[in-house]
Amino acid sequence: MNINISLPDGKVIKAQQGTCALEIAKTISEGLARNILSASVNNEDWDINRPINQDCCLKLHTFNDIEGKKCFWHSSAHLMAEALEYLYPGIKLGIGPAIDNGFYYDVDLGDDRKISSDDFPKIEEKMLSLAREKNSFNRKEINKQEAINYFKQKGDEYKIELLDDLIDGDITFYTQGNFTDLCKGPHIDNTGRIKAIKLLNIAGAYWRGDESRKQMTRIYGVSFQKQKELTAHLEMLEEAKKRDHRKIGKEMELFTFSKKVGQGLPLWLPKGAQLREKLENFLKKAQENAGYLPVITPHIGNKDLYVCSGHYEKYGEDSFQPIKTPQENEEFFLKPMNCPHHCEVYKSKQYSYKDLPVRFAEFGTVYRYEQSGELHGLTRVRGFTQDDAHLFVRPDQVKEEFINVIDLVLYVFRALSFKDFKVQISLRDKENKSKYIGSEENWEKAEQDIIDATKEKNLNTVIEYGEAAFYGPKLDFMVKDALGREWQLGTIQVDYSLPERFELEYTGKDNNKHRPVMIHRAPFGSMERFVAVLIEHCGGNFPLWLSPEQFIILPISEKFHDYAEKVKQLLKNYDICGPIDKRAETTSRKIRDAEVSKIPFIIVVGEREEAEEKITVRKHGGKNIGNIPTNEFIEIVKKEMRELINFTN
RNA sequence: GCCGAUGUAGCUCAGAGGUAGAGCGUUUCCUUGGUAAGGAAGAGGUCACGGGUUCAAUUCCCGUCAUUGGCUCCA
Repeated sequence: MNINISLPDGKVIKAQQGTCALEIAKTISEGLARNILSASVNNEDWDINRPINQDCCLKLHTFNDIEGKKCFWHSSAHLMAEALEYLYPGIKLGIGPAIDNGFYYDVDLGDDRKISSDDFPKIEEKMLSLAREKNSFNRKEINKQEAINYFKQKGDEYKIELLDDLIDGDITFYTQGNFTDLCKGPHIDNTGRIKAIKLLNIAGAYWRGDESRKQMTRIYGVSFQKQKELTAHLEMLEEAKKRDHRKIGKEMELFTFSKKVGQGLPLWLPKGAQLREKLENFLKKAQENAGYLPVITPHIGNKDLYVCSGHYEKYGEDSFQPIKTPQENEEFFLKPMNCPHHCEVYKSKQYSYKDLPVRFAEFGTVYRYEQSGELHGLTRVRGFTQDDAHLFVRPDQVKEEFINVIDLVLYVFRALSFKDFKVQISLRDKENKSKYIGSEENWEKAEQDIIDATKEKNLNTVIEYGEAAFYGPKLDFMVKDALGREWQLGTIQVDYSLPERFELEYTGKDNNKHRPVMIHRAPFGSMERFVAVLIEHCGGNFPLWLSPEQFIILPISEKFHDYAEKVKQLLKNYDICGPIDKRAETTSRKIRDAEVSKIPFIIVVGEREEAEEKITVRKHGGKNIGNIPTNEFIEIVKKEMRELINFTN
């Protein structure tokens, strides 16, 4: 009997009932048949050799697709489990999924055994030798009792616990070689596809993420079809290590931490502070143009403020403890958010519907007691500055304001060369609308407004249901950095809760009081986190307009120090700054050091330059601009700066 | 917060039960230089902190603190 198989391009293939994705791939091209790893049949994951018995939509996945990669890595996790069972008989297995960049498996080695990274080579070797056996992955539907019996006999209580949550009739085993695992699949056709393996690290992980339960050993790895791909991946990891903002921050003297000052409290060094100030001034200017009003609010607030905002109830116990005063019962808290203060700013006067939107902006420093194990460089700290603003708008203005904020965020991203990003729209959980505050009508409208705004701006969006905060839907910007890693940066959030709690009002056309909608937004997110991401994105080679120093002057010898000073002063008049390297070193040496320090322009001055009143300019990276008058250099610098920050959307 | 690893000079790191080493940087001197490391000499360390074992601990053991890989969390 024939069935119809439709492909994503609309083509329909007639095939024998019981055919499989691999067969279909063969009819399309030999190359595809060689590379196909998994498939989906009517959007259900499907092994490539699993029979297809009815009309369906078929998608074929190779390593270039997320689905293909995940399938490949998931199969690699099974392969690792097989190797581990061989090398460590009697181990118990937890879960072993594919992740964004590889796979892991959680294992319980028993009390007296340990694995360290020193053991990786022998595990990798065993995996490769098992892979070379080209064992096929065999899928088997199994009833629940049989499955439980299997793991009982094997002595693996973890799998039995997993089985508890599964419905009989929906349970499958996969077997390759001597290894059988409870698994939904899909898997690659045989282990022979796995040609290059690297185990990366090892860590403890609680069974089911519950710290009251057994801690298992989690082994992370990555695998590829070709050695070359593995090498490239490892090189990327090396590059990421080189760009680590903690390392570059130290090398370039941007920021530091001090045990004495306290964990997670960054100290911005002069160069880092210069960089950050430039970013802040840049955004301040953009916000001024977009109609924001500056406000400044204190670093602490009375307990009552946070009781009113609801933050006290939710976070009071788990955060920095209150500051007491000589007054009985008076308590202040370090501010964990700027919004309560901004609400009070709003309340300082009356608004008509014609006054809205009102936009209050502040680089507000906040303090949150993050768990000590969570602190990480500048990306996760206990004291940080948000590029915060709160927009108080009428419900009918939500969409327009979203568009305005999106424009601002796009402007920021473009100025900083973040070219690749997507936005996530977080909406209510459709099933459980009761857990959200605010009227059905407002939510409905705001959600639609956000969707429409992103459509209008032609953004690449993903919608996540159930990811909205209890107080409103939101839009998050995730940028991809130069190494392809994703970071969540800017955010725009609608809030119905705070206007309610603070009883914010404006007078409408109807002369009645109305409640404004509040929009929180931060294009950078926090200065700390943003600078960290920026450092890793550009590897410390900041865009010229942000670089703490734009040039370094290298006098050929001591005789030209005066001329160097003169050039430096001249450039300073145009806000182009940098030092003079007056060390008694050779020019080659000074060039090398300047290159290593990532300074954008190197200016060499010697006899020729002084005589002709010129400078010789070399760009970071080795490109010679040549012997030019200083004015010409100023023009070059100004032009390069303008290119990134002066444009209209 | 939990589990593992780490903590030696400003930085990157080696080292061993018997009072500490390299490279880079820094200082001084020589060299006055033309596009990715010129030469020489010197300074610099309670080996994170607190206990214990030992004739002797920076090294072994325990605790604390910090960093770090994860887990959990993230207004």
